[in-house]
Amino acid sequence: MNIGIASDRSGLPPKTIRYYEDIGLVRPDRTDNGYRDYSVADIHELRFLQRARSLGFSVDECRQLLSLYQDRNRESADVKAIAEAKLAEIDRKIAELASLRRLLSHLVEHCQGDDRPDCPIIDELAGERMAR
Amino acid sequence: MNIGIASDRSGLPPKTIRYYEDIGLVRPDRTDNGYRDYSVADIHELRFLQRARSLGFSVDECRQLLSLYQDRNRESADVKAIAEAKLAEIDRKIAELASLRRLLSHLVEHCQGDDRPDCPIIDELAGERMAR
DNA sequence: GCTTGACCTTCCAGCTACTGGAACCCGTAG
DNA sequence: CTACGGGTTCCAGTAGCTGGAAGGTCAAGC
Repeated sequence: MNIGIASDRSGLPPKTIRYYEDIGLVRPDRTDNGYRDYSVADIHELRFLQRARSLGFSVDECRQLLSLYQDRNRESADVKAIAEAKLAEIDRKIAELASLRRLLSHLVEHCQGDDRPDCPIIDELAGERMAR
Repeated sequence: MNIGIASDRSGLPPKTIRYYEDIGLVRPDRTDNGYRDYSVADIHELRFLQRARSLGFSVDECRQLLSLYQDRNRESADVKAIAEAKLAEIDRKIAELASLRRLLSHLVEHCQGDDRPDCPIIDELAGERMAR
């Protein structure tokens, strides 16, 4: 299968698929004319990568997950550990964004948003505490 | 003031301060020996940038906010618009992470995490729907 | 046989926002 | 005089692609 088909079936752009090959994730055969030739197993791996990436795993985590995927003797505990670490990371990010959100929405609420220059958002950024 | 002092007072690493100069955000004077020489106003701008960045504004948004900060005739509506756009973006990110979290925690809950190879997380990534 | 167009190839550059490191200069204290 | 803690520039690297240029391949249509 050519890369275009692999792209259609995996949901990854051709550029990304070539990139994944560059960094050693998926290594397809080559036909005589030099075109990449994807097997059904390759497509499965590409789909696997697509799903793992969209679940927020880094490329390096995907590399680990992929090798666990290929390992018939893997221990599910290994997979679970990676997923749990990622879960904790997601929680951290959500908490950070939520606190950001609180701060920013507080500022926005107190800004008139009119044609005058007075602006509590700028004041806060400038370091002048908001009068409440 | 030398860059080290500017760094202490703004909370930004020297490297970052030089970078901000490279991209045209803060332009300090130079002393005879070629050292950067920061005025009190420069420090205020650096602090402003530090706060805006930590609130999640991109460098480009910071550039806009900074020029509004410097503009005595700004309209607070302009600032509010930028802040509201950022707020909407934060909301989008939170929603995305929350949905990711749901999916991933569902998978983690169903994984035994033992020494056997069966793993619903891998199965899901491989595209086999979870039996529930 | 020739052209057109859609495909494929490689390689180089750019994106965000820094960060690390090398090689070198400046100023002061011992 | 030398050491040391500043400062300077410039180059390269990080993550994960993405865009674009220059060129090879293949099937269809005339």
